[in-house]
Amino acid sequence: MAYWLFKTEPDAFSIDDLKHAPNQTTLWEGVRNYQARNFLRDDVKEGDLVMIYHSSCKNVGVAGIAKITSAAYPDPTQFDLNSDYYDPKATSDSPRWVVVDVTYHQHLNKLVSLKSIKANDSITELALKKAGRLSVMPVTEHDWNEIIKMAK
DNA sequence: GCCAACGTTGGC
DNA sequence: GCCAACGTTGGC
Repeated sequence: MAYWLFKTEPDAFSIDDLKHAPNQTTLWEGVRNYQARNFLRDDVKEGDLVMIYHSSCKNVGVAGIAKITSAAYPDPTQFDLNSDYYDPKATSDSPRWVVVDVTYHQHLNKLVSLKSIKANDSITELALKKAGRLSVMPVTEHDWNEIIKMAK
């Protein structure tokens, strides 16, 4: 089982929205970055755990945990003319973008802020620390456990 | 709202 | 394939 971190803007979709979604599950749609897409397509597997990270908001940081409940399949929004995520270059024969299903697991007791993650010298691998705009990134077991510890 | 970092596009 | 211009992300 692997660990991941997914970014989301809570004004658009938050950990609370996930908790209250039908079956507490959603398609993680709208990833339009190739590096992030490749992780989703090739490496994210059913049963993996995901930290839900809130970006571009008042309290930036890791807010909760979710579980992957399906491996990648084509993102339906790439074919939807009415969607912001519509991609004219994507066809059903050769879809470009994928989604995975994500199911709510739990909120952290408290939000682990980006600031505190940056200040924690034992977290060394996390891509978040090196300023990336990556919206899907792997988390090592060590860094995962460290962030869980910080939420206590 | 600003702006730095970085990804994408397109001309050559 | 290079690289300048441009667009987007995301912290502050």
